[in-house]
Amino acid sequence: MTMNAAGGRRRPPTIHDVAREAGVSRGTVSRVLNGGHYVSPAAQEAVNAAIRRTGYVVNRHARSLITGRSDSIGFLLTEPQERFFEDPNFNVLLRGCTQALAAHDIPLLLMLAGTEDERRRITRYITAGHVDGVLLVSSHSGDPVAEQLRGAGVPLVACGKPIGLASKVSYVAADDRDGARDMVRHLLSLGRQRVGMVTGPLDTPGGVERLAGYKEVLADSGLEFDERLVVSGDYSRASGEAGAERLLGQAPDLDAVFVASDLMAQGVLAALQRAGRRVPQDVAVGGFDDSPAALGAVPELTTIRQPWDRISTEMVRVLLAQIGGEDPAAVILPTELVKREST
Amino acid sequence: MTMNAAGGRRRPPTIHDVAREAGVSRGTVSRVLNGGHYVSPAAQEAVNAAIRRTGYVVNRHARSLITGRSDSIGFLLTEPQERFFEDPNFNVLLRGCTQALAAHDIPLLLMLAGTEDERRRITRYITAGHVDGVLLVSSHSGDPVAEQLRGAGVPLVACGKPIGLASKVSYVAADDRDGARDMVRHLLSLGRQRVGMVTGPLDTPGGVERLAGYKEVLADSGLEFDERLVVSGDYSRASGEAGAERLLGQAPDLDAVFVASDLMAQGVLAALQRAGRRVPQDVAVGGFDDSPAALGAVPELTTIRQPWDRISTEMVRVLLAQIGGEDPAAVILPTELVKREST
DNA sequence: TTCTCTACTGTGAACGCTCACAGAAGCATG
DNA sequence: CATGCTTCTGTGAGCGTTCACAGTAGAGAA
Repeated sequence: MTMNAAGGRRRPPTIHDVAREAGVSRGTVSRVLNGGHYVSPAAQEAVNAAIRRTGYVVNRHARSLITGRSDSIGFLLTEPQERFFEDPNFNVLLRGCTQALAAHDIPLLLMLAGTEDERRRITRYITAGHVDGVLLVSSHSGDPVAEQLRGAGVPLVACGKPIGLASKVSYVAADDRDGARDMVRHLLSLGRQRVGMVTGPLDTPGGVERLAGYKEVLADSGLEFDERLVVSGDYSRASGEAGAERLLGQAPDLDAVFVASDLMAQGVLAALQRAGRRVPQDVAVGGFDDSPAALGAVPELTTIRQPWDRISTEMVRVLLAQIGGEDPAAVILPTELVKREST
Repeated sequence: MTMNAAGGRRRPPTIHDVAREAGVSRGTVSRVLNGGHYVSPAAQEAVNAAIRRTGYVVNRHARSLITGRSDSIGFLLTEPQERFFEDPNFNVLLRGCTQALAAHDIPLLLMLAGTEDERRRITRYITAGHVDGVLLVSSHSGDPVAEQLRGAGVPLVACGKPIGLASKVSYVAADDRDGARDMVRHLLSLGRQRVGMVTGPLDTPGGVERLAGYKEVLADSGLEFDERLVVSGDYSRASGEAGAERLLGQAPDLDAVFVASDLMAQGVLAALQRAGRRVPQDVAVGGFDDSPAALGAVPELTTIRQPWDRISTEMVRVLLAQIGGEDPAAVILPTELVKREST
């Protein structure tokens, strides 16, 4: 490390300087920088030493100019901002993705499309080729953005299965149906007879699948499906609270509730408590996600863990593969039942 | 808009194509692109039409290569990941900053430095000149990152006053002390006599200032400062809960609590409720931040609003000014008392 | 007329990198 | 010895911009 890093804002060393310092040509330095194939060990060594001595860092713009890649990817969230503010799942995912990308030395551009205007602006930005690919988080199906980007040939990986899309879109998702089954089986195993459910929005795959899992287990257990036991929410805490109130009105005899997200489950807990029902003694409550919200709840929520770390690393892996020319792929990851105080 | 945008992945039009299409030179197109000074109205028009017809978008890498600017900025969060997961304030700020930057067509790179390793990696990335400036969020003082970046000459704006820094660092902050004063005055105006406080960490400016405001108002009102009425937390919900428990033990006669953050206030509410104290009848609770957590609380929190929109737009404004060569600046914004159910 | 000044325009030269190609060296094979 | 193959290296070109500079044209002043 020489002075120029700490000192004033001198012109940073270029590949040229490194080449001169190492006594080789630009080409050789470039080869070392890009994997080191077809480079003799001696040259390899000399270049690395020169890089260390000069404090050289590659100029990404010059590289991008010629490769045509930007070596950066976008994290696109097309949800209303209230959801982004409320749901810590986004933060977990965001953190996971930045970390996974950091391992490849790829920066993450945050793109929040809360309004129609922003959506347009961002779509233009992406299709202009300013990012190599996009990690998409958008729970609702029929989201035009995925279709649009796919149509423009932009590599894309969605978090959760995007439904109703013409073109093939990669996605990584937890096994929603299986997770739901686990939770409902767990509630039944506690001896509960009247298990209610607050579903997610039914135009999202998560909403549909988790409800399907609930129904399956009821059927398998020989229990009649009672539609008074099912209400639907929109993943927000407030909708969980409202849902629980409706549920208590329609089916006051319920002794358990499976809630399709931890955030809604927080709302359910609040409503139950206000109605004088003790959790878990009177009513057992199971959530879904294992988001930070599950631990923040009182009592702590029993929930279905979505493997967020693996989801984010897989999203990044699939996206990079696709940028590398591979075909779109779907990855389904297993969930896990986490027992806590609420059941 | 011609076919090439919708169709396959053709080579995108360059400034050259636009120039030919408009019947002018590259230089003229470039001038139009960069503000349009010294360009005749006719040429201006022709170029704009050509841009529209060809669907041209500037190649940012080519531009950056020559200007030396990256035209992107980093949003750096040096907090442990638990805090990022728990506190929606970060999301609000993040959203505000992306929006403010979008107005300048500048992308935001998200940098989460939870660990020491990441911190090093990110610092290297930034000092390598890959971003033009940094929006820093780091509550704790003595954070070495600010000093390091400042030393490397990187334009920097902190959210909240960074204390104990040798070099001058720009910052934007709410008027913590004044906000605290407002809240305590409000509590006293309700007739409360024994007002407790859960402070933030006392090595953060927010922690110190809000406590100072509390003390000031007590003194002004002729009330004795009672150290049993004050405990400190770390802004987390759990620390609020623990703080309230300690407070109830030390000073069971308290009839109000001023809590230095909404998240901690949520914890305080939970602890009070468990102890059988009604809010606001028995104990009034005031928060700070007006984060989304304030509305999620039961009962809804009376709090001091930090003007997050203005904070983020000011941070961006000050940062861009600094990139443009201006000196570091400090901006203090007024807070506002928001009355809700908890007082 | 001639000169100067202003408003505008075109042109070459970078910026720092990668890529394709050409060539050199070493070694085995015919 | 020539030939081919593999491994390694250097070189020129070019990626798409902006910038500095050298113009040109027209208006006004001397």
